[in-house]
Amino acid sequence: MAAAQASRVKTRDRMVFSAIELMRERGSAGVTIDAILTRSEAPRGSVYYHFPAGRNQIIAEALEGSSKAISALIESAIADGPIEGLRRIRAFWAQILQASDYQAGCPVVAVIAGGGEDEQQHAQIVADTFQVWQEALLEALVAEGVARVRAQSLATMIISSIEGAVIVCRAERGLTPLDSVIAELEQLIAPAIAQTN
Amino acid sequence: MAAAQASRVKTRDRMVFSAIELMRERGSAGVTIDAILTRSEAPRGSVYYHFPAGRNQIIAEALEGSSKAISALIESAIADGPIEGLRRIRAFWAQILQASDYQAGCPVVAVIAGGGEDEQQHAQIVADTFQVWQEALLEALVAEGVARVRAQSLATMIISSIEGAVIVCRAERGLTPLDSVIAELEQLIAPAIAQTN
DNA sequence: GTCTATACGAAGATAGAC
DNA sequence: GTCTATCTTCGTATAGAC
Repeated sequence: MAAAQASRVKTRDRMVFSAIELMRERGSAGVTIDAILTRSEAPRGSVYYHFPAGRNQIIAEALEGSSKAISALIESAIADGPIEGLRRIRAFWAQILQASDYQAGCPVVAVIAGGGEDEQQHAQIVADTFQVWQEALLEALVAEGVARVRAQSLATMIISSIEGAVIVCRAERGLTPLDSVIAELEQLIAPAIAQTN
Repeated sequence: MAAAQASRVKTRDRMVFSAIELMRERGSAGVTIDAILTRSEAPRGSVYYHFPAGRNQIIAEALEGSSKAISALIESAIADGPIEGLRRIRAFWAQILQASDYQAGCPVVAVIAGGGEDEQQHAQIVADTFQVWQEALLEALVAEGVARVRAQSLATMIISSIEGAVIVCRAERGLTPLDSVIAELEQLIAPAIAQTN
């Protein structure tokens, strides 16, 4: 993990990146300043220099960063249609789960489920993020001829089931739940597309 | 919330119950002894009297308690078949989400997503819990004539998508995601049953 | 069964030197 | 840009009285 961060990367960026990793692994409550410093090998003095608003600012930037990164992944994944997109999204999560030995999940989910102060503080970012993801999937489905109302419902199903599967995968320490969900999603989406073509 | 706990209920039980509520709302990291005492209106001196192993023991009991409670709900809900079961499960989550103003989620998910110490310590309980839930759904589907392999996959899909939907509902502060997921699940399950009857 | 006092460590944040 | 105190608050846990 830490090795993935070349030392030439700026301290500030390394800190945000570490915060994202910690969020995935320990939930937002586990993102302490000390942990960020240890992992990013950043100097203590950098904290309030780079992030005047302290921990809260780091959490916000980590959340926004991962939100955008995953949005980009989804956009890119569905470029060749929703079914192909599912496979690419599966590969993305499978990689994260395996590489972390099933310790890491979705940072956005971590903020909601982690609850507490952080959830309140950053509720808007989280809400917007899910909206963006669903919107992207919705358009991909509409492009395949699925009626807008159904596409909306399907997009929600895709996001919810995959996020849920990532959690169950962590618990069971295996990829089977994710694979089952992807397979079932294909069962659901294929006829919805075929119906209209 | 606190009003739901009649004062005649034993201190020990009130404490565990409060721990479950806190887990739902703030994640496992948010379940501090102080918070439990405040919410349960239990005396400080009761902590290590009732729970010699301290916080860790309270977390474990809260987790086991909610695990069993939700297992019981699932068992009861699917008694009249999986489709009717889905509606009952929907009602259960809708109630929790609305009553808490979308602050509360699934305590079991909270432990995984919350990560950190608690996740490691109680990983086994969490893993077993999902197994039990899936097993119950699996049998309900098999009883309707669904092939075992498919039923397994469907059961995983049901658990994952509902757990995911609860998270998205919290983020969006509305029940729409849950309703969409239930509707899509019916689309998925109905043909699987019909196919074999 | 319950209360007070206290020890101890972790975490966020600020001030001032280099 | 970074470092070293230092302050404060909070959280867990223990000891001993009632």
